[in-house]
Amino acid sequence: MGRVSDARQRLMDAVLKLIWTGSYGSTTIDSICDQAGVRKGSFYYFFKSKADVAVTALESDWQGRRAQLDELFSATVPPLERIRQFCEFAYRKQTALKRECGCVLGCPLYTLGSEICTQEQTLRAKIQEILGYYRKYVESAIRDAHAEHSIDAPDAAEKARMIQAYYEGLLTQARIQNDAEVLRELPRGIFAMLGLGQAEQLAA
Amino acid sequence: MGRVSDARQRLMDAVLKLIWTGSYGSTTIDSICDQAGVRKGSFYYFFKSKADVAVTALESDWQGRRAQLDELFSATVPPLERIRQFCEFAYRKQTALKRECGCVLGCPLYTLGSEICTQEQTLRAKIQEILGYYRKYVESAIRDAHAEHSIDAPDAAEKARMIQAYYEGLLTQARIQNDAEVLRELPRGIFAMLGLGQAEQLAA
DNA sequence: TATATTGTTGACTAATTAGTCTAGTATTGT
DNA sequence: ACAATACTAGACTAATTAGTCAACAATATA
Repeated sequence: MGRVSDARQRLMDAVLKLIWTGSYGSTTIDSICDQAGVRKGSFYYFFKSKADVAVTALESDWQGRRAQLDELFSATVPPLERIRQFCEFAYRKQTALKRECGCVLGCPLYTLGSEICTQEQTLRAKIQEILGYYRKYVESAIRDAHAEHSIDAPDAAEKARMIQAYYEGLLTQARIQNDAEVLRELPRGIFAMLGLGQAEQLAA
Repeated sequence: MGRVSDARQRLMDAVLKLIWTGSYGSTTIDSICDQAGVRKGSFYYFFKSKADVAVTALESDWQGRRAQLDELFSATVPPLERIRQFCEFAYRKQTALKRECGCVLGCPLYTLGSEICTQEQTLRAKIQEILGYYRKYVESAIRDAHAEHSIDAPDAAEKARMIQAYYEGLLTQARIQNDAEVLRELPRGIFAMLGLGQAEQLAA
């Protein structure tokens, strides 16, 4: 019973957009309200702080992406192909962003995590949690690739950490340079880390 | 002639420290002044804004590090050994930071660049410039390694970009997790990207 | 339809922030 | 010594910010 509204969702969308296109520090509660078309009183009706809305929005956003990632990393897809498609997906996404809003924005989790990690512990914990989920997809793909002898990678967890670091580093590079073309080398770099040379990459 | 003071330098030290231990957004001009023990009037005597002091400080800090990097990447050191020492250096530095101030702080250029790149163009340009210098050291080491047939890397520039992305990504990971041990895998990851397997890495 | 409940509004306070300005102090070269 | 210069102090304004509150509006359900 009672009134219904999507203001809560609009505030969550707004905070993620502002953080991503700008930064956590440059995102004020007033700017979140403006972006969402919601008054401040309503903001504090739903959330108790900027950190609160950010954590909630990250979690909600992550839940909304799971299905897509489950599909991308489906066990029915050959393991190395999963990774290739993921690279392709990242490239397309950043290219689209550049076209639509003029900026390559990189990975919001990494950008935000790096900005606030010494100051906002609950946010940091949520970001680490979600980054961990992403890593799991890669780790399992590597394990499968190793099992079918496409690569030699007995320690899938370590390889997954390496690949994530490279992936996130390159996305950040793309953001700083505002250039999505940087991401073209993503599959080559990843497959090099997996011990596949140029020739083997072409064969795959 | 006239009065002399090191307030300008203290302000530059302060802004870098605050940005590194916190973030650009959380660093206010008042906090810079407090940290430096300088009044606001003096701040505006030397600098015209936060972005101004940050750019100046980055440039000055970079100049102060050149000699050290020239030594680390000296042509008299075997090329792959240069890279190994650089990894070692990064690990030591972050470990020391963790011990001294409780936090793994990662790379200030990447953290800051990622935070402000959509908002502060002069800062972004300076950061990109300095990141480019770092990349040159790696690129030249790779070229030398290729020349002496330690590795097969005809495109040294691309390999250097890959390595930098991985390096910076891993440092950011270490910052977010507040754990320097993450950096232990740095040499392994880099040498994997250079096409050296486990066995060849041990041999080198 | 009554009403409990959910959500909205905007004015309000208090704190923080960037940036200015004037009057001053210390020091160096002459 | 004495000026010209380099730097400092700190009070001030105006804008922005986070956060509160009480009165109000819409609606689902009994």
